[in-house]
Amino acid sequence: MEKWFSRKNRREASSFQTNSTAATKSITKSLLQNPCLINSQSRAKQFHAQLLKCYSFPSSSSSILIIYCRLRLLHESFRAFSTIPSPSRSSWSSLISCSVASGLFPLSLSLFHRMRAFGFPPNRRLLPNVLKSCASLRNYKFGESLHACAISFGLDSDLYTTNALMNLYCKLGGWQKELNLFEEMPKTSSSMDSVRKLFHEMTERDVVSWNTVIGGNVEHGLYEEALSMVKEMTSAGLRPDSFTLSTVLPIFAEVVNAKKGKEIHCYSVRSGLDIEMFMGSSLIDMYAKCTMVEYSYRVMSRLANPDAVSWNSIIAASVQNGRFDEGFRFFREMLGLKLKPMAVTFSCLMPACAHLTSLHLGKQLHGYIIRGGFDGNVFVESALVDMYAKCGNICVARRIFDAMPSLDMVSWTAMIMGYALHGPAHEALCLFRRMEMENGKPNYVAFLAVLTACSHAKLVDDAKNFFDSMTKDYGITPCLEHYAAVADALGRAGKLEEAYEFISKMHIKPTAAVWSILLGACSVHKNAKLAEKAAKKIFELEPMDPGPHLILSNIYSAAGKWKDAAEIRTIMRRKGLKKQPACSWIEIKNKVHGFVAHDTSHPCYFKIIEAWEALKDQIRREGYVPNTDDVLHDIEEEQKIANLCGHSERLALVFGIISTPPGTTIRLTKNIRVCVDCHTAIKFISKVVGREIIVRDLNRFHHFKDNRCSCDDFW
DNA sequence: TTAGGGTTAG
Repeated sequence: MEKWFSRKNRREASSFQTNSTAATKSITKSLLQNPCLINSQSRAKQFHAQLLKCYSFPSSSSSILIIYCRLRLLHESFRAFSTIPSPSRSSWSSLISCSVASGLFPLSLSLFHRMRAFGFPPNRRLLPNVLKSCASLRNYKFGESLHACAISFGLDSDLYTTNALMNLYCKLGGWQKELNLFEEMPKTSSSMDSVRKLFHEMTERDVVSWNTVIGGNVEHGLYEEALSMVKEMTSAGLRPDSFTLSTVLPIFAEVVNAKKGKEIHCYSVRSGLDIEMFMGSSLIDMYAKCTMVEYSYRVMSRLANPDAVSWNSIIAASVQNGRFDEGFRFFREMLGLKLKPMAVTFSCLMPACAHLTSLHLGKQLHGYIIRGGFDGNVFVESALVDMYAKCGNICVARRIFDAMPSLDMVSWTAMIMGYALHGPAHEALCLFRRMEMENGKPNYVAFLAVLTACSHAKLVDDAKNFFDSMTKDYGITPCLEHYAAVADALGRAGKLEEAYEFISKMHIKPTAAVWSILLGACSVHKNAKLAEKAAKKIFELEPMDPGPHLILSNIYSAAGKWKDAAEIRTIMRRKGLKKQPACSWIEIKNKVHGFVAHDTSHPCYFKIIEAWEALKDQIRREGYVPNTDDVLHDIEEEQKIANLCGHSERLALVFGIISTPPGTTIRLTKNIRVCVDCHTAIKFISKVVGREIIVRDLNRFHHFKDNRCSCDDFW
């Protein structure tokens, strides 16, 4: 019988379709010799029951243990293991491998200790597994002791063990780097030296050995070395596989080199590796990081069965490239395929809500997050903090931040930037100092956040101190944005000459955006002379931008220099420059309503005008005097402002007031800065309608309440 | 024994 099914049909045998005890015994005996035939949980359990019927259990328990371990049924494996009176090294080894495969790394290490206490030496099958646990747990000390153990048992020349040792050193190098928060690690860190030494001493190397060292180099930022190793590997007669390619593709994503990335893509097509799942998501990510998201979409469309990572990659690719609608479309498609979203899915998608200022969408995703139990994930929670802050709900952002079990640099920065945008600068500064104490070395984004807070609050001395500390204490070279924030602080504080000096002495060439900060400050502080100097620099760098032309023209008008203002307008006409339309939007009953300046297309336009007329009378009685300084050049527009409510933020605001119940907080967004007159008008409106009004503009949030604004000294 | 996707800014 045994010979019969071995020869004829092994699969049939594993279904136990016989009632004969003798036959059952025979089949069972053969299955014990071929445990790979039992390939499902139910089959394993069925077999286990047969085994108990036919044999005295202890003698066969090692075999069922192997079957359960192979199927990664940890609970059943432990039960089987506990019935073995004297487990062999092989039984220990199976259980340890099963724990590692199940991701229970601490358990695997404790089992290894217990096995060693019984006097069993490690073998070439076991050690790579234990080394993997060490790498995952970042247990450097134990990893080193395992290396010594490998040497003492003569396993240091074993290919699998050496590959695992190299992997351990590659991973632990990164961890040591994290520990040395205040010290810059040398480019070729000691961990990579150990890896190189091991690699060079190897008598036999396989593709895994090469891939491991290439991956280590990539992890340590040694991109040139990684790429030259790929060439060396080919010269040594080994063909790069999908592991090699998906290891090096992130290099081209990082350095934004789509040309080289495409070469890898072509190679993968020629080698038939492009259909591999890991390759697909690496390619999607590489193209997205190189801002070639259309290629990401093409790669995705060619994947036969995209897995969860592919979906997350394409969602991330869309959101990172500002394709928010596509991001949500892929998310819905993913849900439609009954694929469960993961923590990564939400941390990819949440920034779309923040960018769209869509509190409604953000809250919906927050609901998913809570139901899915992802609210303990630091990436997801940081994205939530950022979303609530960007959507105008700084209090909820803070509540989530305070409840976070662990904080990383990004969570601190998101919260600090939230305060920087909303106004309470002292909160931002306070958090930054707490972060320095609790989290260690701030990065350049964290400095940008705290400098933004200083600039909005005109804290010139603090801005200068943080700026100096960045280089002096943390060795971070300031970039354009840091300079811009300090220049902004000086400009807002009216220290225009100092701002000009500061920009002129920058160690990198100031861009038009930096000079525009000074021009904006000159406009506020009515300094036409310096404005001319700043505008000249801008016109050299970006001659076709209408914005600076308009600002300079307005500065001239305000100073009574009508001839100069007219000349600028003539230049604009000659260059064909037109004012970019301002746009504001507001979310009412889960629908976004957009308004451009002088927009008459909204179905409620006449209701809006009627309501504005009534409001205008009320705020005038409260003391509002229209200020049209910034539109003197445009008579037609001035008339519109006087007679209607031409500015987009006013249209959106009045629509919000007439569409929501009294007392409701109104949140709206504008694509450029709120104009001076609207800012004043909204303050009065907040009082007469008794509402809190939150306006997000290009630079920051404005909280209006009872005729006051959070940035009252802003202008 | 090796590989892919994530949050802050721009």
